[in-house]
Amino acid sequence: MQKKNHLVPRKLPCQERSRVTVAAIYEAASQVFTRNGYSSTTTDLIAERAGVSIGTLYQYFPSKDAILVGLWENHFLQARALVEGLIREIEGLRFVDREVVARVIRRALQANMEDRVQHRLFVGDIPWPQAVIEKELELGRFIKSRLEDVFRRAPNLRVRNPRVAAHVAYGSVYALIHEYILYWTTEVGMDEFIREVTDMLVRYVFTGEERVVPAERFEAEGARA
Amino acid sequence: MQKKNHLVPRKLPCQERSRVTVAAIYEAASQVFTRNGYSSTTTDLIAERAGVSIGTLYQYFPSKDAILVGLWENHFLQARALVEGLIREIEGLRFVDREVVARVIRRALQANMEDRVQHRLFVGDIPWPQAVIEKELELGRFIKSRLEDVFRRAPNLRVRNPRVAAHVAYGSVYALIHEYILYWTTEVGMDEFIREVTDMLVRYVFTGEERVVPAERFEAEGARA
Amino acid sequence: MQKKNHLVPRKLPCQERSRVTVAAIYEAASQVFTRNGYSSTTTDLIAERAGVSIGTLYQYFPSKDAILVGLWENHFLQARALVEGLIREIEGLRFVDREVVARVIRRALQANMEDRVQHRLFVGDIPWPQAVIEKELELGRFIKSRLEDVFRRAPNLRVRNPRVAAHVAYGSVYALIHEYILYWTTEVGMDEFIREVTDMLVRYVFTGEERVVPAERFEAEGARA
Amino acid sequence: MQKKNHLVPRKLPCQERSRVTVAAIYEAASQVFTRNGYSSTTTDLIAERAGVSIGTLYQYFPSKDAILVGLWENHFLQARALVEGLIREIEGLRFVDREVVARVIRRALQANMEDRVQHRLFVGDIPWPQAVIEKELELGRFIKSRLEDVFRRAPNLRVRNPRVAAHVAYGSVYALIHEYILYWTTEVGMDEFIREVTDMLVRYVFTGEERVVPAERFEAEGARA
DNA sequence: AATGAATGAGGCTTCATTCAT
DNA sequence: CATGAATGAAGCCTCATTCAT
Repeated sequence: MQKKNHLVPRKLPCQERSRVTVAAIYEAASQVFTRNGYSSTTTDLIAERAGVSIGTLYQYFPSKDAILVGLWENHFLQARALVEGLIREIEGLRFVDREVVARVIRRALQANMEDRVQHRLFVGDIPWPQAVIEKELELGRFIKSRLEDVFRRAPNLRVRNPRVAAHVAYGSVYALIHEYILYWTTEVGMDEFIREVTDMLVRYVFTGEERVVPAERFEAEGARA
Repeated sequence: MQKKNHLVPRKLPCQERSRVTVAAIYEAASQVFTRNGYSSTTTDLIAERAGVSIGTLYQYFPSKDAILVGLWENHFLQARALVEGLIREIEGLRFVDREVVARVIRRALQANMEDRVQHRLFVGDIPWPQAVIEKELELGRFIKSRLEDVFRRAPNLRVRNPRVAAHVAYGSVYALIHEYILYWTTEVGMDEFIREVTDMLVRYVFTGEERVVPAERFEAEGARA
Repeated sequence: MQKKNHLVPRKLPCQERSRVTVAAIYEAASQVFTRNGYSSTTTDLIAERAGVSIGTLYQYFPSKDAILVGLWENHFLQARALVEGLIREIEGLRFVDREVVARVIRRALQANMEDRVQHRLFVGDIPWPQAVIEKELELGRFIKSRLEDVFRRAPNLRVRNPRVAAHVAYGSVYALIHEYILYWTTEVGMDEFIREVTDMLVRYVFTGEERVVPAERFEAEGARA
Repeated sequence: MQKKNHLVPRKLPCQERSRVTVAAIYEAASQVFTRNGYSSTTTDLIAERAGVSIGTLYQYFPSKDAILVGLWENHFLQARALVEGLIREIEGLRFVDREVVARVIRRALQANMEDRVQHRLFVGDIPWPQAVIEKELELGRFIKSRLEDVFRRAPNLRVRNPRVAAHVAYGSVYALIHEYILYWTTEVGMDEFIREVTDMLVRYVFTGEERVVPAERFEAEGARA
């Protein structure tokens, strides 16, 4: 077993100096985790890269896992913020067309490239703490359920089964973005990539008009008509 | 580095008894690797699960890595056989239509479900031996280049850039199949899943007619018309 | 083969505490190596004898071999210092007579008794790192070539072949000293031992006068005569 | 602890075939022991070299040590036979002079070269079974006591202390022979080597006449004189 | 707070030996 | 008798973590 609180950062850095230290540790950790994988990374190496002693590292993090969890927490917060921002934005629109889809994909891609550190990390054989897995799955479920809503309520889509389509749409885009960042960056231009993914997605879900009207607005406008 | 022959099986089992032993080790290894991930799996655990002593395990495998490589070799051979079979089959057809695509996806899905053991395994942060990485990438490249050929030569497709489209098409289907096997099996029926993926792919690459005529035949038939 | 730096001490102790630790490890190692031989000595045993944990041992030495090499390095340095001291001393003399020979043997004996630890150690079937072997041979060659010089240039010696005689003289004295220290200490008094070895050596190389005049001085004095 | 009879060959080979097998094992063992040292030699390797299975090896030898002991036993028997032969021969002589000494040294050298295999083996860090050590020491003591006798009873020698002189004489010759065989063979011719060693020994123990008359004869002849 | 020396459980691997065939 | 598969104790070494300074 593990002691309690083995996964949350040990103390909040309240002085300026400490905050710098913690940041350095996170930075170092994400570098070496990314380069070597989680299990091949030693805490000594992280400390060294961060320019602090191993003792100092353990003042802020109660375990190696805690560093990973902290890193992941950041990732999760950012990801959720992004998703929520995008959703809010879309809901403000009159309709969703090709351009909107392309924009969303571009935003997701950019966000993921910014902390490209996370990619190798949140994939793989690390025996994650269950709590982390739960949250990760929850994020996915959240996004997929929002997608499903859209698919279900927009009348001019041609998906057969909104739930499955949400899985498929989210799953492919998610995977393609990661693949792109990890392996294709040098071979394929970003604009080209986005255009193709957009093509795929749009052709998959849109009817010929290539435009989606969300349910509420559809009803509102339909009533008017 | 490592002594030579640290990755190839140490001795070929020549008695019947030992062939059983080796099989048991592979079976046990794929189970525990799958469940715990590579680095959290100990050789002791593999041996125990296989019902043999640790010494016996090391009579056939010179290292923990070698077991993984052996497992991977199987996977690679099967995967390549599958791909080559499918390609040969397709090349024998007069044209590729929705049904053909669906059939191919189903075959790939089934093949991957049969050794579902491989999934968690061949993804992740394991520091793979370089040779293995190369072969894995090669397999991917092989498949993608075949796809690209199809995209490039079939005139009635609407992909903008055959190379990118090959990446995108292969990448999504590959990822979706793995996601499905790992996470969605209980939620989503197989037929439904295949139908959706087929929809996505067909709408992505086909023109309205939803049928692809390979270049050679197209020319041949086109000439007749 | 082996990773680089598998033979050199891993980190230099920079606190006082750790210098003590390293010394304790060396001391313990030389005791148990001496008592049990190299291959029968476990690193656990060394650590226990040194009163430190196995982890501590490996903070300073990257491998079992490295401990041995470190021990040997000390031995080598001391031995060379001794030899060079003796040579310098002899070269300052007007001539070499029985007393000088006896004194040299006594000094060599004493030096070897001080770190008697080394005796069992630097004999035997340990598969030494090649570098170590080279240096050990080099030390021997160095001493023998100095001896050969003396034999060759001193005119009033009666050795037939200076090179062979150097081998023989050095070889016997070296072996006798080790034998004495290892096995005869309790049976044979030190003075008696030295007297006999001196007898042997002197009678072997000196003419009746039992005195050797080095070439330069001989010529110088001979010229005067 | 060890089971009883862990050191003696398990069964006497009574059939012709078995005798061949045992001989092959001894031959293989002495080769690999010599090349790699005792502790780096595995029983598997011995068996392989001998062309038999490991199971067969253990039918004739109850342990790895037992092989070594068996090998050593041969060595011991040969050595003692040699010594006794030489002694008997010397005792038949009227006196011992330079030629006799040279002849003895040559015989010892040749005998040791014949099974040069033994050299690396019977030196070193092997944790020998106590019984073996005892017998080895006994052989040395036996030879030395015979030498001491000679030194004590021959009146025309000039050794100060016969016991110490026996140690010194035997110790140097023994060591020189081994050194020669192991390291000097290519550099120094055998005849030259023998001449020098003889020089050393003769000058050490003989008076000017370079001839020793054994006590009995001395008395006998002295009485006559 | 920071440092880095110390800890020790536990992982991978070897190899002498046994035993079923 | 021969074979070689199986055994498991024990060795070397790593690395997450603690603690004295």
